[in-house]
Amino acid sequence: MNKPQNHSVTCHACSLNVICVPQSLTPEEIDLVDSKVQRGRALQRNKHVFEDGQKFTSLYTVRSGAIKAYSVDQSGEEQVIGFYLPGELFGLDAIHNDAYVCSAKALETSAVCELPYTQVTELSAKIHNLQAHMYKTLSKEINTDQQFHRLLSKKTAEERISTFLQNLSERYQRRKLSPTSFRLPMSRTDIGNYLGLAVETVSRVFTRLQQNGILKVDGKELQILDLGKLCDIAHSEGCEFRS
Amino acid sequence: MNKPQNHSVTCHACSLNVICVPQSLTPEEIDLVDSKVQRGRALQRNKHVFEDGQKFTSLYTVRSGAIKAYSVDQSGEEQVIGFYLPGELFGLDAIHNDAYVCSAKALETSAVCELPYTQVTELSAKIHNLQAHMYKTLSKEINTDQQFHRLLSKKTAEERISTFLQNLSERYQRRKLSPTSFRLPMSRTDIGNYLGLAVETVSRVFTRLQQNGILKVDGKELQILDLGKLCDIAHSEGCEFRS
DNA sequence: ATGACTCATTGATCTACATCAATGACTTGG
DNA sequence: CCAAGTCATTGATGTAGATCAATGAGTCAT
Repeated sequence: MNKPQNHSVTCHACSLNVICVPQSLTPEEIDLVDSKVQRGRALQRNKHVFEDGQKFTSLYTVRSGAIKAYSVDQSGEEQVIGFYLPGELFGLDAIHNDAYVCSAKALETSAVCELPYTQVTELSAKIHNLQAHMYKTLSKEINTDQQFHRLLSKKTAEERISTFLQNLSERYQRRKLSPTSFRLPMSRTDIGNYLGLAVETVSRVFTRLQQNGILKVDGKELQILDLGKLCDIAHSEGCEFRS
Repeated sequence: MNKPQNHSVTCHACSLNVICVPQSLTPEEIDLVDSKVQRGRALQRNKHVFEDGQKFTSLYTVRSGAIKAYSVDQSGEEQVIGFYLPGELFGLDAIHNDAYVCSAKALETSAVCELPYTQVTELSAKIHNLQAHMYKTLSKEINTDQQFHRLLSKKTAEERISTFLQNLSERYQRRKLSPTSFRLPMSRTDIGNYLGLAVETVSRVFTRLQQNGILKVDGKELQILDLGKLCDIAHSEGCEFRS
């Protein structure tokens, strides 16, 4: 639908290569993968990378911006499945199927790299490092989902939101961005939906964390003033607020 | 620790081969895999297949019985991650790590087959069907976890338990066992923990579903009297109880 | 068999968060 | 640049399910 635009940035030159797929590969292996990547598909806000039910063809990595994955059940209720930031791979949940099992849309102007899945399987049979990377990435995703299971089944609203923010902070840090000052690409509604909370609860927890001097929130602009405390709450270690 | 006991049942002869790993392989490919499988490690109730933190070496499939995966956080709180029945593969969440990230114990007398992970990677580079099977299995697990995300974040106690029982029913059916009459291998506490509910709630929902003529419960022995209604509740389609 | 478990059930009460409602701020497209 | 959205915040009220408590049933080692 969009023809691939060549921004003439190879994986070699890409600033994300230390956290994206190439992290596990040798320079020669990167060349092989590189030649199969459809690069730089640009997306306006709210445009879809793929939609639920569409034929599964490719995995994607985020080049810039932010992507939201979600699905809609029979009663029309949306469930936010996850958020993807630059360097992160998504579409993995569709591999077992002929069609995508969720939709992925841009939360802001974004660009994604497309990896045709047939190329992934062919290359990964040849390139041991790529197969190992794929297995690890898939496994890591399972592990993350399982930790999320605990979050949803045991944690309070305050703990969930703290965990969420701590996680975002870590992901920004991996990209050499400030871990304590960033812009939330998603709405409060999306956050609430993702964390199994009502929007109002998200709002209230934000103001409470602000009152306690842990955050500074201005719309989508966020500053973490006390990351230590935030982590304390996130892990719900007795939660005694000892500084 | 346990020396592999040869029950002289190869994958070829195993009654589970239609739902286990071999389902995707040709007879010759099965031979290759078969030669690497440590078979028939037997386990008493409450014995561990592996424990959290132990060095990761192998994936496992259930041969007989039932396995519970769980982890324990710093505060000692247990989180049940999943239940595995004969033919199902587990340990996948540890692939990305050097050590297992959760513990797996037998809920009743069980036996498991062990697949050393180095063999899995080596063979799957050679056997295209095996690689495809692994990718699909990992992807399917991610997808299942995401559906679970919706269960925990949106569904009521009644919906959660109905979904859980419907899912068990399907898994028994795949093994050619009765989908409407089976024994629950896990305790009410485990069910509650897994579904993010208190034990008492599980108990109450069971009796309510029984009063509505949907279930017949006698301890761990379960009969589903009205699978249609159970599925209706599980999917929470307006929940109008139209028969 | 018998005491000491753990497990399941049922009832009474409490609470964290949802829901309902209203308002102001921000965004956007015509 | 203005009208019509959407989004965020705050307050008031309601409720599903947690927690507390008590009892009986099943299991097991001796």
